[in-house]
Amino acid sequence: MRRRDSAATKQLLLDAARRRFATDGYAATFIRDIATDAGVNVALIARYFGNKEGLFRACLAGSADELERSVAEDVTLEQLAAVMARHLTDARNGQYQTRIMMLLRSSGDPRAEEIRIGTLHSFAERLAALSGAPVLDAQFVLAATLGLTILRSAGVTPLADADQDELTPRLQRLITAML
Amino acid sequence: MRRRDSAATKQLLLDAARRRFATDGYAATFIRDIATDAGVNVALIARYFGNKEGLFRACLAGSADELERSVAEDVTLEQLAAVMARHLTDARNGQYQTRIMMLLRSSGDPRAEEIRIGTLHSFAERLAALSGAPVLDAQFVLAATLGLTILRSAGVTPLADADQDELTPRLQRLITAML
DNA sequence: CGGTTAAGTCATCCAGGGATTACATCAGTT
DNA sequence: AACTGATGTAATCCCTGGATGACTTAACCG
Repeated sequence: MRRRDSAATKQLLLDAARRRFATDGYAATFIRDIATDAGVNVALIARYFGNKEGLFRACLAGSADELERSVAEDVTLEQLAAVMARHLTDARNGQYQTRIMMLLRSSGDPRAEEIRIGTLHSFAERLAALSGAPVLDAQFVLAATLGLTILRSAGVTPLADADQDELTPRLQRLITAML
Repeated sequence: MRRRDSAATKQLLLDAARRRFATDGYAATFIRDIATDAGVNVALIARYFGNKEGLFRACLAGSADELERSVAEDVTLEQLAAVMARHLTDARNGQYQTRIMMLLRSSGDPRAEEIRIGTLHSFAERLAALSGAPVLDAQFVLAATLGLTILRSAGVTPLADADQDELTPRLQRLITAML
């Protein structure tokens, strides 16, 4: 039997689930696969998260928190392009891309939907506050970020192969124009 | 029994399917719902499109064609912002938004994936050709478009409520900065 | 140690939904 | 009118995958 450590097990499940949900979407990911990825028994999903939906919500909430924190570490408008480029290209298993993709995945559950939309909102507001620009303008920058993440994760070249040095100046141009 | 007109029936199925696929994604849409929406018997999906996957491919291919044509009608770089804003706000049942969302939906089928990626590529290349800018730059504009469509279809305000007059100048700024 | 509880496992159930098939009906042909 | 092929309908199959609950084992504590 497995070594017993509920906290670690939960984390394994969350990590595996996020990867699956982010890449395949809610309906197309199966809890058995998540459990297998995590090296854990399926029934533990029920124990720790109630059901598939609960696991999804937990993943989403975690992703939302983490992303919000990543902008909360007071970034200046000048650094913004570089920070965004770093997150887009972040190599460590694409943590940020996974988190962002989670924000774009819907499970149909209203509670999860609230988190999604709320987080997207709050992001744009943060950008707006940072720059003094209207929220609508900030949402253009947010839109671009989401689109870039999607295109990269879809493997659309040359974007998918672009590194930080190529992305930063372009993001800079975008931000300067919009904010 | 229904009036017999295979072409019309196919079209009804395609329209209904595209709406469902675009809003719910591949795995979360059920062919029974599509058939009900179309006012058609489920088994006709098998008859006309082989299976669910075939129906999806047909929807995707149609959407891709239509979108490519919509840019092929030689738009000038000056008109681009206005055209994009028109498509984003297009009222007639959100045809364009539906088409664009189809491009972002994956069924897991490699053949469909090829169409998706190919279309995304070709779009960026067209933009690049139109402006003389590098493809990478054009992909930023494409990314923004995709992101805007997603945020609007998710109902993220104020973007979701913005009209053509608000979108056009902002798109203009974006395009000028990137292309 | 033995008991208690939390952590993990196993077997099974059951609904949902994609696919298939046999059948019915219509339209055009001779 | 009977024949034929295309179109539409109804019923059913059957597998997948989420959920459940009884059981087993590990850890901790007196």
